Amino acid sequence: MTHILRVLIPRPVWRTYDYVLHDATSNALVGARVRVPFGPSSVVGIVFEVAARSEHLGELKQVMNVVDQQPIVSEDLLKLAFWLASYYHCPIGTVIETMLPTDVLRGRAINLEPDFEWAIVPQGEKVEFKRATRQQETWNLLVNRGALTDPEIRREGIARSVLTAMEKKGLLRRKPLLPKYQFQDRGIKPTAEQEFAIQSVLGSLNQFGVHVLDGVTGSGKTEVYIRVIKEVLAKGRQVLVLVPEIALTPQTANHFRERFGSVAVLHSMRTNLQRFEIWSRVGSGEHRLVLGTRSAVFTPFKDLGLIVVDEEHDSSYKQSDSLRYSARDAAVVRANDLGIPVILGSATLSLETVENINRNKYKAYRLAARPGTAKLPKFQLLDVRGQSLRGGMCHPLIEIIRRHLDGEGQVLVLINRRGFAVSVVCHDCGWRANCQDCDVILTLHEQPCRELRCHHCDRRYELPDHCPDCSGNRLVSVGAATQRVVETLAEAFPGVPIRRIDRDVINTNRKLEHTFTELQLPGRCILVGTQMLAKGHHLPNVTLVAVLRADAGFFSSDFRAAERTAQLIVQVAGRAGRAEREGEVWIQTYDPDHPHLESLAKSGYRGFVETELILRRDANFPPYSHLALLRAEGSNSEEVKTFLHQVLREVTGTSTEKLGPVPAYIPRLNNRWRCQAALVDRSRKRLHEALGKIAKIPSPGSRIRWSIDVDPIDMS
DNA sequence: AGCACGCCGACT
DNA sequence: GTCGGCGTGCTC
Repeated sequence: MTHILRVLIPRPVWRTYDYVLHDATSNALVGARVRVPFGPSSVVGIVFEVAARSEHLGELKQVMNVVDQQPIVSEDLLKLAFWLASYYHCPIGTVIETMLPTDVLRGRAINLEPDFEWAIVPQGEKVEFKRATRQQETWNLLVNRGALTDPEIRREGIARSVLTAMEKKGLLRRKPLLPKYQFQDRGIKPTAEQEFAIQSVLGSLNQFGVHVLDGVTGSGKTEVYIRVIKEVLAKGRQVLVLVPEIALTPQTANHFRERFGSVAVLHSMRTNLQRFEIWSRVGSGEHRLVLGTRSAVFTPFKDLGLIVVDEEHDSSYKQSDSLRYSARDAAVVRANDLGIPVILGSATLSLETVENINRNKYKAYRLAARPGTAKLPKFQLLDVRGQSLRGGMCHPLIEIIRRHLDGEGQVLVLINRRGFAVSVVCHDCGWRANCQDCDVILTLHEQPCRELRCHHCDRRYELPDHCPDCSGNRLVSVGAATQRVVETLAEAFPGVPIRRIDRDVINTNRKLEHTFTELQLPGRCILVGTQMLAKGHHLPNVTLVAVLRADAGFFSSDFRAAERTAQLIVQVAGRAGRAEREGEVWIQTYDPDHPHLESLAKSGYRGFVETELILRRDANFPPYSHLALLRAEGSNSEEVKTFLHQVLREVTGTSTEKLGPVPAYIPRLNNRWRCQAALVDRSRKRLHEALGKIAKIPSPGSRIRWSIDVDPIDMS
């Protein structure tokens, strides 16, 4: 039988390609890999359709070989690929490249065999090994331990061949080692609120639905996930749990392992081979509980029954290059296609999700704080107008810190700027230290050495002793960053241990873990850090959270900046306090009357959301409209702008609003000029029609690069 | 992405 | 007069 195969090619191409395959016997070709000639070379592609004839006018080339005897990509994933390509206006080939692990694209053979456990077959008399010393060693080990699993055997450095030889002799017996998923309830009894959410999701396990858990840190969202997961696993189905990049610490994985006995972790830090292994074993159905970051949403499942997206508001779910997809949105689309529920959880829901709840598209369950855990901390504003700041902090704040330290509380200072000072200026002429390659001010660092650094391209400069413009010698640093805050607090509170958490000192997950573990112990301590603070776990001894430079986050040109800043503050505040010691949150600001800050102080994140939604509605911004950002960069700023003008000119005969082009927030980065424009429309359909007109405009040579970002999360 | 085709500057 | 610069376009 001769077949025409429609093949997805993992190259930046907008189309699929047809090939002929003679003498095909297998009808399990859809979702299987094939090696096909492509241009002058060959590639491994994925069959997405088998047809009788082709639309292609020219001659078809032949499939070189069929790599898989059965599908390795499930049908729902193929559908998701086409959805991603059309929604994000990205070449389908790029989508395929993004979705599949490198080893899959290289054509590595998939081993569907699970790991085994090797056990001794009881022998009547003593076993003689003669010259087979490796077998003797293995035997001794087995006599000692009774049985060994494949992973243990690999750790011991024993070759598989030794075991199979012994199995042939009848000395060993093997049995597949499948995860058991034995649930441990650990004596935890869900509260009425949790039980309501659990039962509601369980009542609709066989249909699509988005269930939103809206609960503060410590309200027990995880317990709801776990109880629902338990039931899905009990039915023999699979579960995918997505977490933000940084949240995927060993702790998170251990938590699931403790409750279920086993969890497969898909981590971007793993080697290609490890990812490939897990990917295959999920596809074969061996692993049924998968925990992973963004790209784990592309794992093929045999029988997926539930998707959980934890911290759904987190920006790491959005990929910021190539295929600019949102894993949260892809999860919803996938769940819809499979007819299964998805659970979104967060203490600080994204405005998109809130709006979907308001429109009754998503179902929400509110979880209040549970007895025995933290009360909601109070947000209070600290007006710093007219006050002198010392190390970025006003005197009243220092006194508040003193009060908490005197009460043996721990203090957390959030300042979203690493380094020593925000910038260096000349006191005489106003000159500012700027990066030579980027249009940004340089940050002064004192540690590990005194230097100026560009936080965007990481270029470093010596601190000049004189102003390069007026030769004056009064260069002053302005605006405190983490290092100076630490220095100031060390002077104010001698003897109190101070820890700093920012990218400069914490470069591994282990260091972050270590610092947070240290802080679990009671005792006076100050923790100064950037947004990294939001990612740690609960700090029961913290009674005070101080937020510095909050204004910088709220008043930015990026319409999402306020949302991000509020989420950051609330997340950090959520780390603090416990029942017997209510936490306080103080936000230093020059603008205490600003509606964002006022509402945050008055009614927390919920109040902020209400205020912000009104602003978004008035400005016709998402979630009340749909937005796509067009970014372009090149070595000549005029050329870049002209190019974007040309692109926008192609969008005609539509009510879709065109914004820009304007210089980007940082107009020059790495010596490349950046411009952006936007398309906005209340109708998603019209926006996509407009994007369709421009998506395939090629970059004009290598001098200008441009891209479309649908539903952008950062506008810089 | 590769890789070839194609039209303008410095060389045997 | 050519060799080759990388700008442009195609890959079933």
